[in-house]
Amino acid sequence: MKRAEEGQAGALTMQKIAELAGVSAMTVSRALKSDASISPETRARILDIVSRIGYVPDATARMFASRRSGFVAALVPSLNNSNFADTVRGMEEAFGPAGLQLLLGDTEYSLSREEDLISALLQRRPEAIVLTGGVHTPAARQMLAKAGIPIVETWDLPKAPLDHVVGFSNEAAGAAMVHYLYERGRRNIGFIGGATNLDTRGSERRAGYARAVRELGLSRSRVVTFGKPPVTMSQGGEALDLMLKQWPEVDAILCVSDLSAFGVLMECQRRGVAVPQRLAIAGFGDFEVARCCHPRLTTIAVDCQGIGRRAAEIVLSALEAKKSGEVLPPETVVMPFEVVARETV
Amino acid sequence: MKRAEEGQAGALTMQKIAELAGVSAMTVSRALKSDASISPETRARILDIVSRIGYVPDATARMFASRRSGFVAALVPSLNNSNFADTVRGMEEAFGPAGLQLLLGDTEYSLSREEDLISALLQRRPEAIVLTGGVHTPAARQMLAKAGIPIVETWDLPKAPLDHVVGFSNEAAGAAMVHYLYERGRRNIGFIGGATNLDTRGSERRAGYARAVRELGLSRSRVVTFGKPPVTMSQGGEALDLMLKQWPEVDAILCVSDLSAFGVLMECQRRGVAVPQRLAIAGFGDFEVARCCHPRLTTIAVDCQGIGRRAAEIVLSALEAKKSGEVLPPETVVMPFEVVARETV
DNA sequence: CTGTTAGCGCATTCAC
DNA sequence: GTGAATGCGCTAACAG
Repeated sequence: MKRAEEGQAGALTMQKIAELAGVSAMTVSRALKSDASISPETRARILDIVSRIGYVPDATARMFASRRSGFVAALVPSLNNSNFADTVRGMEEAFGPAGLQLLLGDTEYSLSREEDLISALLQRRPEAIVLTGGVHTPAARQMLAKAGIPIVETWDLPKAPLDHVVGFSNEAAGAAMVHYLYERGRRNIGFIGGATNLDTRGSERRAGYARAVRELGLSRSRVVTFGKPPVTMSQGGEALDLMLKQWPEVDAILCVSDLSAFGVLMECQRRGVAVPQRLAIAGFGDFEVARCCHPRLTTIAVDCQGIGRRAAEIVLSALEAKKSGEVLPPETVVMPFEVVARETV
Repeated sequence: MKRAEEGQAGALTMQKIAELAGVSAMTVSRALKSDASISPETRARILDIVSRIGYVPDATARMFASRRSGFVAALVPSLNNSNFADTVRGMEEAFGPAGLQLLLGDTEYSLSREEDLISALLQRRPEAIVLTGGVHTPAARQMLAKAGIPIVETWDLPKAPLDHVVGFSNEAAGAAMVHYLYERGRRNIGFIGGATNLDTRGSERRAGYARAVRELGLSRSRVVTFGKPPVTMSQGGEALDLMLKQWPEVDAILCVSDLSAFGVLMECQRRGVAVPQRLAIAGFGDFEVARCCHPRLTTIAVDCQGIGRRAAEIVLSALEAKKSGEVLPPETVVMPFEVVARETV
């Protein structure tokens, strides 16, 4: 009850506030909850003391006592990517008002790092977890299954979802862009992507490219793989060099991302390759650079923030269901994507 | 119908593991700590059980009992910004191995939102807090002072630092670029920045511009403020329009960020304004787009990741000092910046 | 090396 | 509307 502490914030507890206010600690606890039954006068008096002496309640103790962490874990391949950053923002906007704190992890496009992060984050007892993509290590899948919390996989449509899904078919998106290029008269279509399969969404876009090329009866597929994700602008430029050396006849290039597409475009300008006359370029993601560059980049737009928002909404309703002992049946939300016709095709 | 009781990792406690292993809970606790004194055989036996039944220790309980949260809070103006994302990565690389989890907050360039976030994050009892910039609300300063934890302000050199600082003078950087433009023969130099003072680092760059223009005896300053931060590429293009209308004689433009500089560059290409012959363009931040665009953008480079790494190192040594009851004296690390001469000047 | 005791600061549950 | 008792899962401190 008495402690030999100095005036640090850490030394302040509800008990001290209670003593100052002449009430019990329980009453202070109620004063700090918005929906507790307490007389307005008592609450006002307590809140006044709290703000005057700068008491900050201890969330660690709260979550320990209430067995609710108030955390949601979210894993993204890269924080430094406009698309995923938008998805994170979408989640934050939905979780913040609900009093949930996002615990962010950056997998750096590595499944083993994802596994490590899942293991570390699960120790924080998140109430739900949001993942990017539908491919995970067996160990990760097992941990997630044992965790017994709502899971949302995003940015993809996994064949065997762990639980909920908010995504779209990257394969279909890749194919759609090839069809668009074909409609615009292109017949020698190439693809530029990463050199590894770490970016599973990128690999699916490439698979969609390959399928569409087959379906359309185009003579051959021209794939340049270059650089390890996250793909950079400069890598696009270098990949263009390889592409033109190997398949000089190429008249359209589909890139795994707007970033590499932009790199291709800039390299074309340096070399004097006319875009789109001699070479059409298409990207993916509708990054700001795609809307702003000259000529403007044809690309595929996805509602990144919407993915985050929908994922958060599913988490919130799953958590709501859990309160009454129910389990929300796995839900899959298919987000639309759209070919955005601009000037590079 | 699966009910809450199964599949719950939370149902497992150290006590259960202890019973299975025929030891006390304390011994299990020691087996899970790397530096505890415990016989190798006992540890091996316990770890085997732990991994077989998939027990995940409860970090919430651990931090509650040990009075160490394992959290470091970090606030950035925007996650969707390569520069700050790099700083975050620098911190993560240093904190991860030290067993510290980063709690990220996005202030969206708003001081009041920063205040809210500080208040929310302080509830999690972070062991230290890393801020961006040196301007904070009075309430925020008070909370931080009361928190009694190491504080690092980054990306700036505050006049009245709260504690530690890892930054550079944005004012000097702005001035340095004006001097560079002057050396290259430009005399009608303009500045494009945000319309608000929310981006305090941007405001300082503008102040540096104004000072340099005065020092060099240039006739007038030409400042276009446009858009609210985070500044976008497109805003750069729109600002160029305003600039050329108001001061058609302008022969060089310094932009608050590479992003707006890129927007200016692209707009020049659309209008047929020759860069750098008719108009020189300089940015700030050395974003990837600056290195990759055509012509390549002259800019100011800062070691963003290094800022994060140094901030983390200071936090780690402050925490180390705290163990022995000491307080690390406030330290200010001045990071270098560099004018990167490229093709737009 | 291992066990025992005693909480950490709060919320839950029940009294009143 | 308010208070008292109780314990969440773990670790610090000490004992053996």
